[in-house]
Amino acid sequence: MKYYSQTSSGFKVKDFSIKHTVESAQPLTFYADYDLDNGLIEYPSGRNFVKVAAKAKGTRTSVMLKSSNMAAAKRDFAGRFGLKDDMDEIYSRIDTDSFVHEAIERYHGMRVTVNDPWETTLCFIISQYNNVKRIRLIVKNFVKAFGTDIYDQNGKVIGRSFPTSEELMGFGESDFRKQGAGFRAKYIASAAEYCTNSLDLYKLSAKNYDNLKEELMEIDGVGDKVADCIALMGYGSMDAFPIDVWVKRTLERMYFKGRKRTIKQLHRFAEKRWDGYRGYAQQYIFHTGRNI
DNA sequence: ACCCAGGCGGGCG
DNA sequence: CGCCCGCATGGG
Repeated sequence: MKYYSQTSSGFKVKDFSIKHTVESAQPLTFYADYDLDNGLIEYPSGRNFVKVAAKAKGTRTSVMLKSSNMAAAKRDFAGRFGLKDDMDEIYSRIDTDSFVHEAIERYHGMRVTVNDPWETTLCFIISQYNNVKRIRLIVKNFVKAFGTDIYDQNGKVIGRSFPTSEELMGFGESDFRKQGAGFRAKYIASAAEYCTNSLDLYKLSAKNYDNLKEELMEIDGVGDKVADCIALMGYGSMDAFPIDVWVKRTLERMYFKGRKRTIKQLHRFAEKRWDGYRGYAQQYIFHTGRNI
């Protein structure tokens, strides 16, 4: 085992709020082991572990990273938190009405995160018919039970990896139930096998949204909504517009006078209205809807 | 106690 | 295609 010493590196980002981003419940991987009030977050990235200390100053955030592999940590952080996204452009494109406008002001700097595809798949299989608090708890349990330790240069444990699909194949449905997965345990067992032996998630691309979604829906436990979540938060496909109970309710309330609409009708509505950056629109709607 | 949560698969008409 | 059901579990 080769150990690397941890180094630190700092930088500033415009129009970036790590607080809104993490609180918006999209990187479910931040399994509650963070201290957001003090801007402290830490998470595994493969076999690397990234510690983040962030300070907000107006619409700017200064970020300090600490990791054993700084190059990988910077790459991962920038990728995960959508730091390349042109927020001026995005805001101007999704700012179609007063509701979205206020959401943008309220959660200024919230990014759409792009996480590891398998990690996203597992998190959102767990998310179905569940609430955010419990999802994070179950994900945390999975990391603790099925992940592996990550060490610093002195052999001291600094964190734990997110379990790969292959690693999960060493366990079964009953093990997943013990970690709180409930009826989703059978989906997880099936998905772990499928994503290890039949579908290489790392060869899929966000370029063709329809094809990506079709492939993802072949996974047991992944339907229309979860596939959209994976497409958006695992691949960064801005064509995806996941409609969960919150988004559905909020759209009906804000755009249809509270009248019920089908998921299909809402998809059609969003497709035209926020074409190009649907994923971003969805995240602002979701986060606002949960906090009205 | 009752209701709900970032839904899905399966069965039915 | 649409509709309806069961599903595990913990928190409000």
